[in-house]
Amino acid sequence: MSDPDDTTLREASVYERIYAITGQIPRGRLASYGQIAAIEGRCTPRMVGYAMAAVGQREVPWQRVINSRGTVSDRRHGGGTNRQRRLLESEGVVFDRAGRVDFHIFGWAGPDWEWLEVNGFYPAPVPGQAGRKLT
DNA sequence: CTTTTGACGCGTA
DNA sequence: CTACGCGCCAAAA
Repeated sequence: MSDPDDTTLREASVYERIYAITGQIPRGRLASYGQIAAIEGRCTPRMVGYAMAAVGQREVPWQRVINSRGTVSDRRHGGGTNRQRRLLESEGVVFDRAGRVDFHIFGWAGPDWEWLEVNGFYPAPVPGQAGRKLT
């Protein structure tokens, strides 16, 4: 039942939906795998990790997705984590001595209301900002 | 069709 | 704080 007038990403593949959401993260802000998954609505945080590992040459700001502990996740096959951290630091993200970032400062509040509505997604809570009042 | 391949999160000890 | 265990599953080959 695919409606040709449906311009949302409802019928898109899970990975494409994940990439679309990730593409909304602004420079210098961060989202967790779980946060993206919650917005996507039907996948698990782990799926988001799988999708990030498969971005390839797509123009997606994959570096802005980190784990819920606020650290850059390790790869199965060596390096890459260091490159991710450098990319983030070049966007202004600050890591503490333990290599962690503060979601209260750099956390992304999620796509704006209209984007979610137009693309057929649903709002989701933000790590470290649960109950944060919307302004 | 089957097999392989991975950048998570949370609870518990 | 660390170290497990365990559920999670779409894509590409």
